[in-house]
Amino acid sequence: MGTTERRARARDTIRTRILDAARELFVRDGVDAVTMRAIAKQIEYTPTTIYHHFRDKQALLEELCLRDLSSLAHAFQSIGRIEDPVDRLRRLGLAYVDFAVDHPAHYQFMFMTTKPSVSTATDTASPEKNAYLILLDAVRAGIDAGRYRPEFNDPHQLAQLMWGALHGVVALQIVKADESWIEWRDVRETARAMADLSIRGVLRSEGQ
Amino acid sequence: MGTTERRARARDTIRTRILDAARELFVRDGVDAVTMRAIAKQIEYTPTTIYHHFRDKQALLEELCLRDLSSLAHAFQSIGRIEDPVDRLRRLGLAYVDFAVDHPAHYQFMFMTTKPSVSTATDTASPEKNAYLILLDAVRAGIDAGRYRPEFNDPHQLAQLMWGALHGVVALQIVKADESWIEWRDVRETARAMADLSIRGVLRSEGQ
DNA sequence: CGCATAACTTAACAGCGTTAAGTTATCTCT
DNA sequence: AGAGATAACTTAACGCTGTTAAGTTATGCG
Repeated sequence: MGTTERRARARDTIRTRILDAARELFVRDGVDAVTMRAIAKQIEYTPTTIYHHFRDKQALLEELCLRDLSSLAHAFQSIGRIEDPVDRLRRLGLAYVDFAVDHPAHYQFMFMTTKPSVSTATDTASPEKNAYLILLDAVRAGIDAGRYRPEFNDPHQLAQLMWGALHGVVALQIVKADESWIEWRDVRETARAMADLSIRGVLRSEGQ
Repeated sequence: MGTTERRARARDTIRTRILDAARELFVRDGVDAVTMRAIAKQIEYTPTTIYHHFRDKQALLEELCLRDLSSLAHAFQSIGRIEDPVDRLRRLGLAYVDFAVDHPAHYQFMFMTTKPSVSTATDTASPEKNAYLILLDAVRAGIDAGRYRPEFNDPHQLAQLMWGALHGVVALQIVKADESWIEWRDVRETARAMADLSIRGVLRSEGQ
């Protein structure tokens, strides 16, 4: 009578505490600073405890990112409803960059490191996949509306082009920001310029 | 005499053997498979020996990449002499992509991982820096020749845009190639499309 | 009250990069 | 030729990592 519920609630609490501790290390000191022992120390448990709540470190960080990805997911959901497919594409790109700049550690873990193995499992609805599908939809709508040059008729290639263009700007920044021999320009500005120029590059010329 | 020379030669030999062993692990099993112990085992020495020839693992891998970077450096040198600045820029991009696709482990180590700390040292002539300067030159020449839209008048930003665009395509591929829910297109083709579209995106319209 | 089960800890394993100290061989110099 | 320096290499360890088997403690239930 309610005791199992309370237990479940307690379980959720400690789960959340673990995630919060991990997040703090994650965003403060970067992805490499997140060690099982450091998390454990912060919440005053032994490292082993964490393994009673998460399969392993990878699973922990994946769930952490999954939760924090909701901001991006929401943005994508609402932007995905914009009528004009080209404007929609552009706005998706800008939201993507915003997420990367605001959550560099999350971004690095999700988009710049190789996952240990493809989880064979057919987990159909990861937010990553979902975001890609929203991007794909926008691209496809633009193609169908005849907005792009005829050589860009493959939605997947075009989606990967747009994704790649913006990923490149933010990824380079995250990794090479403190190499002072590069006169870095503001990431957001560069990314905006990238969004504009890459869309213009695929757009059918204005004079039809 | 000449014994010191012979010594130096022997020293170079073992150095090279270490680098070769590291390279084999590097390209065969990826950057994470390169451990000091694995290298040592392969050349039948103790791990400690490696430390008599290289300051640490980072230095070893840096020298390895530096040596193997010569192919890219040569390509950049000769392409850098192409007269037409826009064509030059395009060809630089394609050579860059070729290197990344042919040496993914090298690329990953050099452009997708954070170096432990900026080496404060003013080592003026790293090939990376040199390649960036060649890129910068090409971009600047194009700007000076009035080939690009007036809003792209900052050589650094434009260079970072071009670099980022191509980096994004290859980096995404390296990290996410085996995520099967993405219908990946051929990297080289996508990269070529990227080079074309991004150049078109910054080019002054044809009709002046 | 007795027992199952969940929560948590202790102690360890195997692997990593790295280093202090010790050994062995080689070359140099008187 | 013998003494001593020096370079090359090894042994053994330190501290760190992720992870796990086994043991302990507390909690809820019949």
